[in-house]
Amino acid sequence: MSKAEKTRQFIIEKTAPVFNKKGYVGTSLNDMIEVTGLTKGSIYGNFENKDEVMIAAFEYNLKMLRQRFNADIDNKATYKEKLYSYPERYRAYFDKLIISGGCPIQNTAVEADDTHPVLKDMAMEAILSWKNSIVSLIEKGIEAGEFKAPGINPERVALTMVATIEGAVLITRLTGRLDHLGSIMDSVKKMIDDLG
Amino acid sequence: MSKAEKTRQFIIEKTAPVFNKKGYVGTSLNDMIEVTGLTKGSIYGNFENKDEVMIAAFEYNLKMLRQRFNADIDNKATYKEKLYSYPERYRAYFDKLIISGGCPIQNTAVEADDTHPVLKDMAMEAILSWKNSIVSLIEKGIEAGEFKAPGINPERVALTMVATIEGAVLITRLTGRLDHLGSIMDSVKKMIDDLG
DNA sequence: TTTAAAATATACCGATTGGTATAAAATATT
DNA sequence: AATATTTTATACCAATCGGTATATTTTAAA
Repeated sequence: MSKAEKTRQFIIEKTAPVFNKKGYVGTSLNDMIEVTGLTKGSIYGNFENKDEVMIAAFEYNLKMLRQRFNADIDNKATYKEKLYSYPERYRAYFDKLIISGGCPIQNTAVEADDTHPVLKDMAMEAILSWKNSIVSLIEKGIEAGEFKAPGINPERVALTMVATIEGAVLITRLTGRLDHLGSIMDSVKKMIDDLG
Repeated sequence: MSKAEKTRQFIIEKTAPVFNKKGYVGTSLNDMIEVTGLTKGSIYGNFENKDEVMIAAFEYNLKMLRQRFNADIDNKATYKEKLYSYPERYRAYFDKLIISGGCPIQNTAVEADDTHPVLKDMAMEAILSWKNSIVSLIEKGIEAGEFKAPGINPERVALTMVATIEGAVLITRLTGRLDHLGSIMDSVKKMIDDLG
């Protein structure tokens, strides 16, 4: 890894939480200078413009989030346990999620929605791929004979799980009430239990 | 209503959707001038600063949203039907919700979260009051003998409903898939049905 | 160790930001 | 209709915005 590549990575890692907290327009070049300790020239030597940094930062935030969950899911034996990972891990890692500014998909979605088509597409792809991975876990669970409830609609369950979890992040960050997160995660668990 | 009061109201109504779409930092004074057709002096003659306009705009957006749902709920006879209003109305009014920039609580929550404590508090109060109104409908439904399922936890159900609906708005705005909204609203309906 | 190249710092750019002072116009009061 | 008051328009302000050109330093190659 060359010096430039290291610096590039350094900039991404340092600015990623700032972008996640303050948003794209809310994060200024001065914020980026402050948090990296670098200068304008150093940043623009490694990135074309602010847009490029923020896109890289979003991808980084996403990668971190996925790693956290996938690592846990891979360690589980049954598909039910794999699905449980979401309500369980959200409970356990919520502190860290708060520190880093919340769910990057949600933050990006809300901001980019009416303003930044490229970023919006990235957020869309992220949330759909998350949904699809849940669909896949449910389908495999059905095949494996784990989920036996009649008339399971994997698409609908997956969408509802994702929606509920995103809503839970919103409510919990807003109210600071971890017990609310717990309540909603209990409901998500019940959705999984209802699969049979 | 004096001229100034009319102008004040006019400014709020015109800027409210812009604030909801572009966010607080994303909406500039020029945006406000453009959308109202007024001048800087006219705006600052009626408001102390940008902050005051945006807070008034948030309150206006919230009032509009509440009116829409409360009008429908009041027309329903049973508590079950009243609760149904949410999944049904979200389906019906989603076009308008998109045009006006999405759910103001969600937008405000995500942006103000780490940046604007006053606004954050307002969003928090809004979402908790929504939750509480659902709790109240469930409790009254139990008293009235409508909901008979054993061990109903009104708080948990209300929180989950709110979370799921907010998540649904997020997903639907991001993907543009109205069928996804429909799927998730079916799940919300099922939550209500599960009350017995 | 000298040289070529890459990476970083500094100084500057025009445009836009939110906000203010003041002048002009419109409204309300008498 | 004349006057007092409120409301609106214009011109300006310093500060900050994202971005660039260039000089300097640091790294890599010969």
